Amino acid sequence: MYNFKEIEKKWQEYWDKNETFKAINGSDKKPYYVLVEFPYPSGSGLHVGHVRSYTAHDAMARMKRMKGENVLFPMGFDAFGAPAEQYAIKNHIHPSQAVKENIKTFKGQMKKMGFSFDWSREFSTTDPEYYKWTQWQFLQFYKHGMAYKEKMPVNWCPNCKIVLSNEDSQGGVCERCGSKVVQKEKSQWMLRMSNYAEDLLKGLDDTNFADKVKLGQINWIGKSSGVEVDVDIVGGGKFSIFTTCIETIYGITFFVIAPDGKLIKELMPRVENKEEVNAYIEETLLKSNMDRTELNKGKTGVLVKGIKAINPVTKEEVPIYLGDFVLGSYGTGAVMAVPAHDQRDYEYAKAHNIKMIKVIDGEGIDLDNSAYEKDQYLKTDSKLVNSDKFSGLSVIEAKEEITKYLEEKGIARRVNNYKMRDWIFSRQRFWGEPIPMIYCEKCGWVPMDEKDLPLLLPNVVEYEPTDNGESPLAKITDWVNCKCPKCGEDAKRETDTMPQWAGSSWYFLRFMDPHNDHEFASMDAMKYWNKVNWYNGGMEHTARHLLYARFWVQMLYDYGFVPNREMIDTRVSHGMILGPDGLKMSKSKGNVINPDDIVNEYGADTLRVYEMFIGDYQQDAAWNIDSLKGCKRFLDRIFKLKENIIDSNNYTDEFLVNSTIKKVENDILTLKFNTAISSLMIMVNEYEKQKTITKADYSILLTLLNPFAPHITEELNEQIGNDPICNNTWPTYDQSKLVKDKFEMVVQVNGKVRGKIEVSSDFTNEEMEQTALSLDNVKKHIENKKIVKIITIPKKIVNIVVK
RNA sequence: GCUUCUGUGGCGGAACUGGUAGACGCGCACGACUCAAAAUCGUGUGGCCUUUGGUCAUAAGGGUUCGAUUCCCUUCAGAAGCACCA
Repeated sequence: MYNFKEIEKKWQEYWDKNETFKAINGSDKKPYYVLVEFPYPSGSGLHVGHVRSYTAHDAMARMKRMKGENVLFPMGFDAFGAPAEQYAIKNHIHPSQAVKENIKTFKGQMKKMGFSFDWSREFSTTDPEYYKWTQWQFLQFYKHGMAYKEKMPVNWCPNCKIVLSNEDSQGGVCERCGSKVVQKEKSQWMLRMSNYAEDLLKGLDDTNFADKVKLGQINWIGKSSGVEVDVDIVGGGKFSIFTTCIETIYGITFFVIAPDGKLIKELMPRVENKEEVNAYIEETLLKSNMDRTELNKGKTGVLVKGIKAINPVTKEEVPIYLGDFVLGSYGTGAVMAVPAHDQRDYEYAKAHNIKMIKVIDGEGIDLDNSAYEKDQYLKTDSKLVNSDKFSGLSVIEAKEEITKYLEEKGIARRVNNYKMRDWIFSRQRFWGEPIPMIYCEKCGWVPMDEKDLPLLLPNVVEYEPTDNGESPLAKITDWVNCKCPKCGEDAKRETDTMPQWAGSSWYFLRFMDPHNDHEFASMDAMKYWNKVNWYNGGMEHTARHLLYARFWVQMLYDYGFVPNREMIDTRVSHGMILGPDGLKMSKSKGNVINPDDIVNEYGADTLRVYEMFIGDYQQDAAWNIDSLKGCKRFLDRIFKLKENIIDSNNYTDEFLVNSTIKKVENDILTLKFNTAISSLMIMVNEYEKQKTITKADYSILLTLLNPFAPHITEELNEQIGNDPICNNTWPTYDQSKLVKDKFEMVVQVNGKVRGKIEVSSDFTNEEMEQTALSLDNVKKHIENKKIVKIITIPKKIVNIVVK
């Protein structure tokens, strides 16, 4: 119908030439920062899912600009990481080359979509000018004691000889070769994220994240409050356990300690069955996390012979077991086991023939089949039994009294534990930011001098990982060998690189001041933009990326480098675009839709409108080509509507115009793009029915549609002789025009609709009731019945209740 | 197992703080234009019935209410995240 190719190209060039979307630091206009997660520039190009979230926020950015705000809507690329590395290994192309090409493709596709990004701020996390500051920030963290190196069990593929992330070892199988993944100890850089658990929890109050996003973060942090109790070992020594159910302490019949924890190593000299115990430890370490959690829920373990612990309250001697359900990395790595009141302990006790002691009495106890657990006994007013002087107390009272008692004895303290661990910050890969640390035999780990940054990635020729799992960087000796910055002696560089999450943890700050070469972003610039007002990304990133980014910012804040403790205000997430078959798009399923094909055949505006109209933005939606054609038809009809224009500056329908302005504006700000489009369709339907449309009507229609379909609207707007929409202001609606002088009154009898009639908006309740009662069909339904009462909602409804 | 979300015509989805269920779009049917088709335009479109009306319908069942897609309880189904976290 219309030549979208020509029109779209024309306006894209116009915007480029006029720098229409440039955000100005320090402008007097109100700053507004809209951010959509920058993509990983994969070889397969832009995905229709990208188009959805970019269009949505492009619409928001365009409207905000028209409303006179200084909008920062930036775009960049997160290009470090495994896929580029894999690609390099396969094709023997340096990842920097592949990344360069992929970015070019992505950028070209984005431009063809007409997104109003401020391209003058573009960067990639792989740019030395950018990762210089990622490294610099790491050094600040190190200097504040937040980075440390420690031996950690990691996922290890014995075949590929490579360390895998949890994501790459799903199902306990190596993603690359399919071998079974095992646990291996490796020395890793760590960031003390657990120190910030409480701050990250509290900080949520200063944000406007969507509830489900906040919840995701809260769950991930996983705070639990309990008591840490010291336990004496028969014959000397002691260890601690963590519990949230101190009220059951009199019911302890054994302790379980983690096979991968430190405690068993300390106890080892006194263990009588060393062989058996060592064998079990080996076995546990060989199992991947997967085995330990999903496949093997059976309660395996061995008795540690020769060592007994003393129940801190009853002084009874109880056995110690090793069990892999106890994790070395959580709490103290040791638990008290109360089989009568904890299902997991119960199963373990059954499997190993350990006795149980009931210490809480209540209804419906059935210890032959299951434990009487916390969630059951807390609901009822169960009382303690077999608990010495605490017997007879309620569970709530006992919790407090026992804690106090143990505190006074000096053998317990109240503690909070968090599921969230410290962040494993090193990867044995070469396509990442080099960690700017140097190891010197004499001085230990020494940070690089800040003035020597960036530490550039050397030109790697051999991409394959080394046999011992070190990064390929380790093989580049002239890069590895260096002088110790402290003593000047020979030293070696760290060859691990940072994880992919590093660069994305602060990129939103760099967008505020992207070309700064003496700091990562100036305080002035950050104070001007203040916060990211809107941040959009996938739900899959709410736990990790968002938490890492907040942690990173909170550290920077504590060292005085950023103005706010939370730099992201509102976080929203989009639903996925699924394939036409309703399944997640993937090459293997062959259900991938390439946005380029759609743009070529239907134009960018149609694709944009379609993806906004497809359904609730925050919900998943399946691709439907027919529905897309409907959107094309909609744009064609608007194009055709131009033939009906009559030269007038008046609106034919004030109510329609004003209510649509209000609707579109509110809907964009609340992410209800689908209903914004539908209200515009209603408008078009109306004007088509009227056979004529005034120039004023048409101009408003084009302006309101512009955020969604910027090219065709600019073109038509120009053709009718107006100034470009992007230079205009967003229309304001007149509240007084939203009041109608008539409304359709609905009359119900006993809640069922029995009549509708158009009446004046000025009607009083009495007038409404009288009118209602006069309707024939209503009379029929109240005949011979007694009117009990009449409920009248002004300007809406009258409900007559009869008996 | 835990947490969260979702469940509305043939389909995608509307319905503001409880107030006309099915907006808008797709599909379908019929009609116009055409030699014909496509495109376009017009009309209709939840089921059933005795069809200017009635009745049943928002996963199923119950409750609160004059009135429930919306609030509460129970059950079922699907999705996502976490997963032996003491």
